[in-house]
Amino acid sequence: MPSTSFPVPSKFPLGPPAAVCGSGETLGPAPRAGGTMKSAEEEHCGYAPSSLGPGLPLATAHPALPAPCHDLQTAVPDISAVVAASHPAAYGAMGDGGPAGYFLPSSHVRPGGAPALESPRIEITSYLGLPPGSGQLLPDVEAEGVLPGPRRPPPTATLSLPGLEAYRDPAGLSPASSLSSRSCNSEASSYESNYSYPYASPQTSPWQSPCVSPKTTDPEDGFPRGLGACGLLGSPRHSPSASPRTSVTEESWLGPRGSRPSSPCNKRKYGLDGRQPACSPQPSPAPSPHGSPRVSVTDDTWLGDTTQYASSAIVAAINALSTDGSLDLGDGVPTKARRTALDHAPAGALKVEPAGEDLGTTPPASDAPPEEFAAFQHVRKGAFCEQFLAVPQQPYQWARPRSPAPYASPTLPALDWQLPSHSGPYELRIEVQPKSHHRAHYETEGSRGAVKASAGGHPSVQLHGYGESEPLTLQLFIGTADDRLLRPHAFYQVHRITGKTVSTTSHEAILSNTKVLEIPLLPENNMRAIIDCAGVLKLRNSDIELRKGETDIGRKNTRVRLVFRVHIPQPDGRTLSLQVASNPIECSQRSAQELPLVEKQSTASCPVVGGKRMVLSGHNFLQDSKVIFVEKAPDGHHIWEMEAKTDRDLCKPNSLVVEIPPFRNQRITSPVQVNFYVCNGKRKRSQYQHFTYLPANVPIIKTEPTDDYEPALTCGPASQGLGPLPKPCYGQQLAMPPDPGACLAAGFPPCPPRSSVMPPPPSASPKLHDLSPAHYGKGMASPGHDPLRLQRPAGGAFVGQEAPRPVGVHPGSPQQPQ
DNA sequence: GGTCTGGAACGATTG
DNA sequence: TCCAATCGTTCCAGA
Repeated sequence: MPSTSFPVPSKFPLGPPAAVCGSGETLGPAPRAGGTMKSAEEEHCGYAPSSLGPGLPLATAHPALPAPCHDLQTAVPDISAVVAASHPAAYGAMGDGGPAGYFLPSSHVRPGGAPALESPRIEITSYLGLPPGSGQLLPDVEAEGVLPGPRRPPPTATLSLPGLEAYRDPAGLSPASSLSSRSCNSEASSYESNYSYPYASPQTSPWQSPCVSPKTTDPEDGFPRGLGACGLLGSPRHSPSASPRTSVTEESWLGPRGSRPSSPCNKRKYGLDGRQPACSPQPSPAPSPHGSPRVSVTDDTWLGDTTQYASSAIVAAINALSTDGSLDLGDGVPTKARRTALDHAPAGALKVEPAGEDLGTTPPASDAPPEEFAAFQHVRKGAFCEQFLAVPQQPYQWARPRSPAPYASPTLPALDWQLPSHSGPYELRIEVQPKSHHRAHYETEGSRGAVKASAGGHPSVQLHGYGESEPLTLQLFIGTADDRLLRPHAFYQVHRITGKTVSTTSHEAILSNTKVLEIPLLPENNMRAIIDCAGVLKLRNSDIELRKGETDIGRKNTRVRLVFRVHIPQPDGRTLSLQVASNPIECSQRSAQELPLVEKQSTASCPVVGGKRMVLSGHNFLQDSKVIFVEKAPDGHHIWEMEAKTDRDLCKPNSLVVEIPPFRNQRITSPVQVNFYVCNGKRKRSQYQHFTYLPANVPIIKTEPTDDYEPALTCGPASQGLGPLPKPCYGQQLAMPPDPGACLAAGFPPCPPRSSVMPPPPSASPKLHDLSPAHYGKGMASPGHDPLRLQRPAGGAFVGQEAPRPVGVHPGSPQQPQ
């Protein structure tokens, strides 16, 4: 398709040629993952620190191991410090006072020649030690061969695995699909998951306390949530050597699939909270409705155990390693999945894509911070053993010219990195938000068209503040819309729409198993793009849940966000990456028709006395709809619930008028954040909405809640992702302040969202707490600097990547409050 | 004829 | 174990 030929900035700074992790050492006959892996895994599970000594040089551990992985998983405090000191400019975060935002280094060389970070992860990445003879590497190598010299990573560095570009995991047939195993990978499956854990201080940061914490010898302790509780030990996966595929393969993979796919091979028990009973360390008194197992992790998070995260990540990586990357795509692949995989160009065919597009194909320089993270992500996603089955990708489109896609650089931030929407003069803004509902289509269905805007037409995105003549590329992918940090959605992929009605050129790419639409941002169009070429594809839950390392469950996990990114080359050679996410979009036919949805609320705060009227705008409101105000304890338990009076006479399908109930405590001295949701009946509840009760003696100057208590409100349009008014509790989005000055951690995890789920103590200011100078170090301490710059914890770790996730996670899912 | 849509059937899961 | 509610996925039909 011609779509692939849109202008691409020739000068786009890709950063240095993807350097091979480990100082360019060839992957060569790296230690066979198999044996090593198992060992590592066992050690990990057993928390045997011996082999994971922080002092083990990455390169030494495994030549092919991307240093990045270490950084990410670095749980060792001192390592964090090293990172900070070693990559001052890498993220444009420190000292240069340059524009804030996520900057890619122009060079991967560490100032001062600081050695690559060392970390236990080495074991994990050793996965790169794919079978020396594995043909999996060939595709990439070949592809790399055609890459432009400068950007062409050393062949040895290119590690492409079959299906890497695919969405599905052919190898994911592991019983891993079982809850237990999945849980184990929960965090691991997505390192970002690690961020979803609340942490009170750098000291408690999971990253600083390597899950690998030798001190934690008890699996239960180490993996309270997923690993231990979920039966890591009992999971087939626990023993890499044991082929987990057996059951899966026979049952659902190889077995003929009926027209109606059965659920994951292993009957998964979903709780209302989407949690697996067996895996739940401790039944939460307050059922958490989220449909994501990862959420369950948060439950533990509440418990304050953070060491598990890093460990989980490692475990995940190990799991990834345990996955036989050499698996034949056609083996053990669900009928449907296999079909799609085979129908389309094999991995090799996709290699025509710039190597950079696949963060995992090209091991980044061991000393490049950004890449390290990317690499880590890669690991976490199981990129090294890509077990994703190919999804219809219109292989023919991949034949696009091998233009130097600027964003293709593996040094670009991973898709699950949290980036700011604006920095310095630049601001990426969603001018027109997509409709709150968009029925996604299955592979078995025809396209259901492009996502549309509420008022008709299509969403549009514009990059403000860019005055260069070079066009840029806007990336679009489907992200999550739950309380956790934004990341690519496991069950949805963006679908490129073509046809007469589509005016916007686009082209597909795969980044870390996530399909990304690349759309040109042209100066002649004021750097504005009409997104009329993006549809949403729903992947079968059974397929994705079987994916190795996948911890999320698809059931009731039907909300997504359109995530846009743009990478702006800077004069100094670095790249500024901005990201903005749309409002949540409900993609389920049923949910869209039945679940009440609150899009706007006329007010977000009110004195404790209540009595004030609030108008809710949204969908599916009924006369019988109830509006329940809830105050949650830090552990997620509801400590107060009150049904608000609704004016049935004024109730309309799209609007609801309620009278704010008085707060339980009329003597509060500081704002208290609570939540409310609309309930149409059992299991038919809207997302939690933020609401703040103000002390009775506090005059209401404005309806917007204070910055400290109403992140959702503080995040104005600029923050994108949240409507003009309080939106549901979307952790990550909430973490992005609309104004640089509002939150130094703009765009980065450091700004833990005050999720309704985890309401801060009434007297405490979550924001202040989390953004304390000590916590975010320079970023916070340098008022004169651009607050948007990537911040790092005091320890020097890159907050954006290493900081634990904001608290977005909680026992209760926004989807199904209680 | 192909794409887009809305609706609903069917089977699995959940409580 | 049974049953109803719920949900995911597929299929159908009309625009």
